[in-house]
Amino acid sequence: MAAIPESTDIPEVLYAGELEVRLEEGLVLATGRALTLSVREFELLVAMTKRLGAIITREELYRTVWGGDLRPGDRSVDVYVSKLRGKLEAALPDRRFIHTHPGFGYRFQPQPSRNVHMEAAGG
Amino acid sequence: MAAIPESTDIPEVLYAGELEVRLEEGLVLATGRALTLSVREFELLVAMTKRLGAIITREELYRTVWGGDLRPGDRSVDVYVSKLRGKLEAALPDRRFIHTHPGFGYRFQPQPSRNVHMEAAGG
DNA sequence: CGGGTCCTTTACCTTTTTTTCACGCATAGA
DNA sequence: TCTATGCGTGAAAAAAAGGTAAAGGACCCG
Repeated sequence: MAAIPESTDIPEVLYAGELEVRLEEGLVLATGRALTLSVREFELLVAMTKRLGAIITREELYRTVWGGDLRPGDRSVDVYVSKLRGKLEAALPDRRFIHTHPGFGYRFQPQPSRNVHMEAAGG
Repeated sequence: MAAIPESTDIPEVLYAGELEVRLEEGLVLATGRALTLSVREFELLVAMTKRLGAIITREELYRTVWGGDLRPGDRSVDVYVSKLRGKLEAALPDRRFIHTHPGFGYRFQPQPSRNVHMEAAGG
């Protein structure tokens, strides 16, 4: 999906926790403060924010953000997830947004970083 | 005019008690909260959830999840049942899901764990 | 040009998962 | 009680998956 038509059904702004993602402008605000994201970083964030709470495979993220099929061994998604995490964490240290589900993909969901996940196998 | 049928008779989501199993995503929600399951754990849960209430032999579980035949002495199924139990119990302490039928196999069925018959007489 | 940013790819390291093994408990029968 | 069988599960070992620094190239702009 490249062009967003004039349809009013499509939101111009997405929200996730303290994040505000302005699609038209390519702008992300964290608690009102602007983040400086590259194009890839921004589109990756958008792709994930649009599917908040769902696990998204690397294949799907690659198709959405890069276009074409993810080739075996291509770590682009991982690298950009890492970059994005870094910037989100710098902006909002107490939140975790991107959760890894090994073997499946990533899940985007704002969540306090303390109080983390339900640890399963008792330490 | 969607030529692609959105609805098939294959369900995308299974439910069992407070569990929601999203097959496409590899995601399991327990009372809305996401569980972090490994691939094996997830597939084992799916295999059992699909046959809710039935006793499933280790042989069948192995064939379904691992593929190939269960070799004598292979305890993989038991080990992963144990892991899965641990995570389900961590998420939903008041429920029991996986029931052992010695000599036969396992049965998956949500059930309150309180209400058990007297287990230890006299404590 | 020279410097800066962005993107891709690679390499190395850490974390997590999967497999395998072993011990202990429980049950049933001799 | 002794023994065989079945099962739960912690832990070691092996394998797979993921995190991320950094190198190299393309591009842009002054």
